[in-house]
Amino acid sequence: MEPHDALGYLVKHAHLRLTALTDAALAPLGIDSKDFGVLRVLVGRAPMSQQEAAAKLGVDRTTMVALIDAFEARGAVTRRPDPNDRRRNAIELTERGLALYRKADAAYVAAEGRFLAPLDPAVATQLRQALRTVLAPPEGRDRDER
Amino acid sequence: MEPHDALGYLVKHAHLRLTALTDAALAPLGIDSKDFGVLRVLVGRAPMSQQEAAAKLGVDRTTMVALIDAFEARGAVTRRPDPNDRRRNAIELTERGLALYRKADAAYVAAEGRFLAPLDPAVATQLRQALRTVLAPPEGRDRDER
DNA sequence: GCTGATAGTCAGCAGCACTGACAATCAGGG
DNA sequence: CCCTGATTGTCAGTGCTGCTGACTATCAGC
Repeated sequence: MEPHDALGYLVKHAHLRLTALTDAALAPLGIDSKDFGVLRVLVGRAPMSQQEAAAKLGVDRTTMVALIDAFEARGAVTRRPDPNDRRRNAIELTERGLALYRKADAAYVAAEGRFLAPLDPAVATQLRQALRTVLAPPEGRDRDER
Repeated sequence: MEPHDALGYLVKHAHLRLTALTDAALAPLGIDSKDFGVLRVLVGRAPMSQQEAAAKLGVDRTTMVALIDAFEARGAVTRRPDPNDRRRNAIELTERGLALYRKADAAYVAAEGRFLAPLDPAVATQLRQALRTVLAPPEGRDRDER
């Protein structure tokens, strides 16, 4: 633990801790951190297929089904056959979904703030940027190119 | 990405990625990253109970049983009843376990290096330190900020 | 010597995301 | 057109993980 203090341990527990904080913050809204991720990829974008959304989140397309099911059931997203390609569902945020996102985002940002509280703001920014850099090479092609 | 680029996404995928790298690096030795964590808490320490080791790793005591089982089966750790408290098992690394740790540590450090490759060394150090800082409060202090 | 708490063990369960299979649809070539 | 192959969404089943609950053995206090 002394010499190089395994990064694996640090990252794992950072993830556990941050997930616990954000889940707790989002629970009153009836969503968890995975759901929030879905809202984030949908907000402010043109309707997209479930598979596109899944790819942006880094989850399997079969996993996306239940996530969208839940949001559709509460009227937060609409699921329509894409007129140009009827294999696809065009997924879009509703007004209600947008309102949910706004509340969720506020709760999420607050939770993130609590997580980062021990850090100097400049250091927190560096942390975020470092993680972005580390993750950039592998999935550098995740910009929409379709 | 979007407005503030959710830290939850970054940390989750950093964890996934680092785990994949380290698991691949450790696989030839017949262990994975969780096993390596066990070796790390045992190395260079006095014998400890399974529960102590579990606490240091942040896992459940029932989870530790199978981990120790595997190491004991390959002669990497010894499991003896603690003479002072025979409810406890005194867990200790054997010579073979120490040799395994040395090889595993080399492989782990290399994998960590690949993970951090896109970062400037100084930034990598800051990243590690920032994570340590963020995780420090829960261990050291009591949780009274509410 | 009782009584209650603690360590290790084990069986079973719950959550989670994935695999594999399926129907519907698209695209392209005979 | 029709046929073939690929793609999308769906769903049941699977494998992995880590936990809960119960049980035994042991300790500590009265």
